[in-house]
Amino acid sequence: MATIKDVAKLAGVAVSTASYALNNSDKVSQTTKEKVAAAAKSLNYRKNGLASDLKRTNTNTIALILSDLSGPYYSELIQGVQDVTTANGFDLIACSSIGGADSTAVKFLQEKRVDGAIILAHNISDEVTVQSARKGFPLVVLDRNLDSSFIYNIEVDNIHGGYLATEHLIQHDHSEIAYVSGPYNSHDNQLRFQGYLDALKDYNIPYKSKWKIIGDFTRESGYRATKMLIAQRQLPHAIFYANDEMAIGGLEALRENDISVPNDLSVIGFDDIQLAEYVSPPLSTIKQPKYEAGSLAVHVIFQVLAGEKVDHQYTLSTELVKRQSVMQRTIS
Amino acid sequence: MATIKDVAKLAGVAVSTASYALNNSDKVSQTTKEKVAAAAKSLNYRKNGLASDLKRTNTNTIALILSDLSGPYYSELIQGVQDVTTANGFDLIACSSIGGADSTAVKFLQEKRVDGAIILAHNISDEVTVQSARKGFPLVVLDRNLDSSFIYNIEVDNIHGGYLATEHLIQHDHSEIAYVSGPYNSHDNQLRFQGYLDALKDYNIPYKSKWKIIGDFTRESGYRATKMLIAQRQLPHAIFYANDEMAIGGLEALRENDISVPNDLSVIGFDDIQLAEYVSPPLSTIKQPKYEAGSLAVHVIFQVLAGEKVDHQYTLSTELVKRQSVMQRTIS
DNA sequence: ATGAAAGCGCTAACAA
DNA sequence: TTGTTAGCGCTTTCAT
Repeated sequence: MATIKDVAKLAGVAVSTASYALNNSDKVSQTTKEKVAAAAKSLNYRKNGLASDLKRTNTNTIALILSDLSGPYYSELIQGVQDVTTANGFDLIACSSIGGADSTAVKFLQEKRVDGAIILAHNISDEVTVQSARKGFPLVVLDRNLDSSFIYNIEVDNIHGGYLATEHLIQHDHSEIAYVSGPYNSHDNQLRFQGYLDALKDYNIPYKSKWKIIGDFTRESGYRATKMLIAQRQLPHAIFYANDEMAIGGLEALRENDISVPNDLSVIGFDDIQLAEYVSPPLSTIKQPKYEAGSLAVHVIFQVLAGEKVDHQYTLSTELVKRQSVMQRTIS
Repeated sequence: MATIKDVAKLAGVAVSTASYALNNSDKVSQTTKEKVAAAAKSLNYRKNGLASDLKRTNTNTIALILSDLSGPYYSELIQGVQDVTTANGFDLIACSSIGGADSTAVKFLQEKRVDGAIILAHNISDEVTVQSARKGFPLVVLDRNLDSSFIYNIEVDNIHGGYLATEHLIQHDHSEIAYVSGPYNSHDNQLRFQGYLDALKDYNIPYKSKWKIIGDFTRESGYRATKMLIAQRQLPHAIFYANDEMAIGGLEALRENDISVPNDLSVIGFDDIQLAEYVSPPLSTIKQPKYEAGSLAVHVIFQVLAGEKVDHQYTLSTELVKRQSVMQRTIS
């Protein structure tokens, strides 16, 4: 593989001249540039990006860490990240955190391969996250709340969202409201549950632990949780699923048991994933400002990189999306 | 930022020893390892991955080039890629090709930042692709067919898929079958169209150019193309959309015009994206073996990297998925 | 078991 | 405008 040295030799110039020429510096004459370009071409020269990044000590790229590259990721969020990144002339790479400690994600987090990173991956531990952030390497986390010098938190107002969802159900005269929870270690889930509790309290509805079923944010777990609920002697008036995926699984379970949504039972989800409007019935849910979250994340990174002082905490608001899975309860 | 030199100095050993210790080589005594580890920890040392990759002249990572990170990418395909990559102890990064010649993708393709790449991005030109592939840097393309020493082609049998879709429609007594095409420069689209033509011919149905409408694989374009079709004086019996996204856009246009699918008109798509089974009516379509395509792609790369001689051409078969958007035509 | 030193491919300060 | 050279941070050969 040809190096810049070979190119310089063939062109009959010094390496530095070749470097300048290749980088189109104006220190070098047009004719030399052409000579170098010709030599590079004939050798099929490709610069080694690692070497130049090493020399320059920065990479101009930021990483987006996802727990699963193939996952149902919020495409709007990625869009936001991507737009701002490219607008700033930076590169963006996405890497997966599956594999835990020796995942690609951790490698990128710890080995100075990028200038900053955005984390949306529950399977990266808080510990790894905290110890990866360092001066000159800002980290934005979108799925947790960490207090550390080089970590910036962007959250969606999950409490308010949970409140909104629950209140919406209550306003349709539902009082026995089940909560199908995400995994215990999910920060988002805890906050959504908190919102649920708050709404119940504000409307003087007692919380009953029998209405709390644990899921893990997967469709399958929503299905199972719902089956469990059905197996109990009494059905709730409505179910609030901590995310849409679980709600979709739940819808399937309800259908299998001939429980009509929203006639027999109302359902609400959280996230407003793309599928939500296509399931039957179209799912009412809580929408998050995903594009904004993504673009804000990168924005924060650039500010930090530019040496500006920025807040460590941001909260974006949620919004109720009314579709057809919630209906007024007819007292029978 | 602490370097290995600092660590060595603090630990009171030579750089080489520090390196060995950090890499857990057995050339170094346990006590030294501990000393070094302690020094590294106290300095919050992070190795510079670029430097070690540079030295080693390989990166152990492969890139997946997508035209849009946020796109509705075949998650199964990515899954296949990911599984095989991690199983081989390599890292996988995804990068976007938006931005054309100075996109992240091109940077990774040309600057030896990865050991191999898989391309599924129509906006990377054939030219860039061909000139990026080189000895020691195999490229697998999933969306075109290129004849070059270091390029490997994996294709789905689009012709057969197009044939299957069209034949399915014909077998339900549809003879006026519209084809909503993808963009002209799409290789996949051309082949699907070829299959359409072949089926028409085999069943002695004349091809009418008025039934060919151009789209660009987006939902929006499917919507527009369908509106155009509706605006023509006569409706076809069925529409074959070159991909599911366009079919979904089409379904919306038909619904708005009170044209019932499949009663008034049958619809079939191509891809079998996740949404397909959720739209109304559930979309009949052609399924591609995406996971297999992804895993095969990486597999080929590893074989080439290992110096084995491998085929340059692979074709995977497609399959008809019958759902509810195609119905027997009642001759009126 | 440990250290000295060369060098991966590039950039940039400095000299000419 | 061009050339010489140091060095980015690391790995690894060779000597000790």
